[in-house]
Amino acid sequence: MKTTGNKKAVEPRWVEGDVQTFLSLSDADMKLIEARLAISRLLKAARKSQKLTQKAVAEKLGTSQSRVAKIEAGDPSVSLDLLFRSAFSLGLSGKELVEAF
Amino acid sequence: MKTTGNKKAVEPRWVEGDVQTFLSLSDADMKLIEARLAISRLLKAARKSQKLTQKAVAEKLGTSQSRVAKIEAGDPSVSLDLLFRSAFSLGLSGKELVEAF
DNA sequence: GGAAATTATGTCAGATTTGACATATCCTCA
DNA sequence: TGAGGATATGTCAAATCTGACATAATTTCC
Repeated sequence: MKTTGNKKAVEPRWVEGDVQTFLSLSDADMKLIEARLAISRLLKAARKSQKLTQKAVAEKLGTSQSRVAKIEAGDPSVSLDLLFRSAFSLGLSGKELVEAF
Repeated sequence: MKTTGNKKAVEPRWVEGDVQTFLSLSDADMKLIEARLAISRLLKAARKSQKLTQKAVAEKLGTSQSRVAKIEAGDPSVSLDLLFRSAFSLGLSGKELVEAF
């Protein structure tokens, strides 16, 4: 896929990092965003594997179904703190969370 | 260590979990608090091993020296988000962090 | 199909976290 | 001993995050 006969590679219409640049995010910021998304995916998977509804998780966690939905959606209004509390209240261990990084 | 001749074990003057109970913290809350402390220790160690001052770290991180002090002190006014951003900006990986749990 | 359950989205007031600043305390090295 | 750098503590207004609620969209069964 890489080596067609072309001398010059096609101009990329945009390059990786554009969003980061556009929003002027540091590498640390980017990593944090990725971590959040990874964790939210982990949480959704964990909930499903335990056959719980978002409502049930919300109760464990002391919050509302809608917030759990936002947690799983990677909504920016959800902090890492809340993500980790969710993870712990779902019984995830540090080891399992490492997967997200 | 378990089986001395005593019929009855000494009354513990307080049992583990008292603080938790007193403040009515969930297990998830406790784990989060422990995680925070673990990370703050890690951060302090990382900074020192890189021979940086709090001021220098503050600049990397886009904040003030005083907040870095609070980060390292495990001050409750510091969120997990900030702890992770600090860690990343010091070059620590997510894995290293989560393994500290 | 359609009712019921589940999940998603939007909004908001109150709570928490933020960087910044002032200032206090602790080091350390001459 | 003390001057200067490093670290700690307190405070505040602005920014962000929170749970709760309403309601929309989607999925699941019959």
